[in-house]
Amino acid sequence: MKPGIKLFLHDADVGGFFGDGKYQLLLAVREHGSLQEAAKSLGRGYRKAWGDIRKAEKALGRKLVKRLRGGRAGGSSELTEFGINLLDAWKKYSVSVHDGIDKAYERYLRELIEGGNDDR
Amino acid sequence: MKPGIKLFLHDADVGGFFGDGKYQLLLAVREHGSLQEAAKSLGRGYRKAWGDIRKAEKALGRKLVKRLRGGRAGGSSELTEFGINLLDAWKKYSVSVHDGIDKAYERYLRELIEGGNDDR
DNA sequence: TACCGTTATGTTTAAAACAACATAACGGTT
DNA sequence: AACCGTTATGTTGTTTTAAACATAACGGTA
Repeated sequence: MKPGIKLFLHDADVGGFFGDGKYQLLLAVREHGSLQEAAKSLGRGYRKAWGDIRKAEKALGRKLVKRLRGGRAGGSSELTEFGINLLDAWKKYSVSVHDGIDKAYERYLRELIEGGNDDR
Repeated sequence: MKPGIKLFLHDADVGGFFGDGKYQLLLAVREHGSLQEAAKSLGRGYRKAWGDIRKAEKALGRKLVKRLRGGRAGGSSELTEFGINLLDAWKKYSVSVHDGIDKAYERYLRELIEGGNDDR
């Protein structure tokens, strides 16, 4: 029994478009230098990963990844400056929020949910 | 462009089982005295509402609603003491968390996302 | 110029979440 | 005992979401 949470950036038109999933994906892109490899390393399909990033970029109005195709290696992907900054900011944001969640759970819910045994 | 969030109680087996949706539903039950009316007032189907509450009760191991059937009115539903307490606690929890979310967004994301215009 | 691995998309299938329909059980009231 | 409106479930259909499949475009390199 734990407090769960889904954090994401949200837009009225497109709905949620950036959350922990995309964060992990961008991390993997930064590490592997290609979207193909990044998706594979996370056990996701390339098609979905590509679409997700595209959607996020569209909603943000800015590029997250510089993508090149062709060349010896076939192509590559690397984060834009904005992508890198977003990664860093999201991490701080996420940690801060999760910390707040845990404290609030402790303060308002834990005793009632885990402690009490009325209406059993 | 806004920070979105989905808050819920989570169990490894059953997944998320209590969130804002169920909170609203319990509020409506308290107000109307019947699950049928509660569901209708929220524009949801009775079937789903009933299943949701059942699922939450199972995961929590405690009853949220006292349900009676038969009788002149056909039956009725009212919150248990635990249900009432959960309603109250969840509200405080939710407010606290949302407040934290907004502050964290302001601190870590707002400027980057709404202000910056690089990689446009 | 042929090759290779990656990006870029459309399409098709499968799975999961949700809504809709249908019916039985119940039990005070009349 | 018949009635009524609500609880209690099973079942079926629909919509949404994610996975899988298939293929073209690209462009350095050999």
